[in-house]
Amino acid sequence: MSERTRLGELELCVMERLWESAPSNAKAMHLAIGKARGISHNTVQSTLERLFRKKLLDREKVSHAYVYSPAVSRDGLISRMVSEVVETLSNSNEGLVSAFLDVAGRADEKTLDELKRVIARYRENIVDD
Amino acid sequence: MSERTRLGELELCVMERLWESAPSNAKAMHLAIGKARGISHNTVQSTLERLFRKKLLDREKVSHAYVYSPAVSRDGLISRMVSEVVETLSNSNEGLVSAFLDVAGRADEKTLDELKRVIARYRENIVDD
DNA sequence: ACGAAAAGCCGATTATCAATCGGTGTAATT
DNA sequence: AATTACACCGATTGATAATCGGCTTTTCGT
Repeated sequence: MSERTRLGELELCVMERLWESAPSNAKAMHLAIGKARGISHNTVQSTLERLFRKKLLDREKVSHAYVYSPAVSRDGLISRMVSEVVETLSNSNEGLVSAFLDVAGRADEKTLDELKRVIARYRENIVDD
Repeated sequence: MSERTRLGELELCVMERLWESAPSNAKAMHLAIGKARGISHNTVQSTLERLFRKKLLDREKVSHAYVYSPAVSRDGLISRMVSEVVETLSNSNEGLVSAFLDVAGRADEKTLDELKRVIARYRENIVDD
């Protein structure tokens, strides 16, 4: 428990790319994001490896090359990391509510619209006023 | 922008203590949490210093000793860190809503109760169904 | 089947940051 | 003035991300 999910800048970039277009392999990832950064194939490779060890990526051997796919969705990762923050800093989940309001309070119109829908749906289940 | 707020284990412990009983100084903090850990006064001192540089603590010189107080509330810090996660992983704030639901879905009764209240309050402002 | 190319794997290096503490200088207290 | 209590500087250790070279292994074209 309480394993902190920490992501570096390149790791995050790799995840982003794979959420957009998975599956992919080291070569393609290097072409897509490594070339522009001037980093080697190997760097991309070991980043994929690290993400796999962290269980954020799945992989499958095709011929002798690994093909990677996200093991968690973007929203899943956000949820996980938000949970970790809340659980680390708050004994109960009290803090979540205030955090939510705070963040939501600065949200844009689009988010507020989405929020309305979510709250409406939520009401049907747990709010019985 | 995008300054990641990262807290180590001892740093978090110090924050917790100060949220419970502020203000305090290095000596008292060492007594309260350092002695039990077998760490030196200096270690506590530099942790306070680091937290001050991160603007998570305020301090004031009383005689020649600093007296520290939280510069952010617990909920404020949670909000900040949740925001950072969401902003880092999500272009818009879409992810927040799903993260919220996900975490809330695993919340205990007490949190759900609080949630009902919050949502009810929120509805008055932005939900117009 | 053989050699080149492609890819994984191992290890080394650098950078950042938290944790840790010693030593030194300065300021307060008696 | 001597003692004590700090703060401040710098050094070390440990963890983790980023980086890459080089060796090994697998595949594939001819």
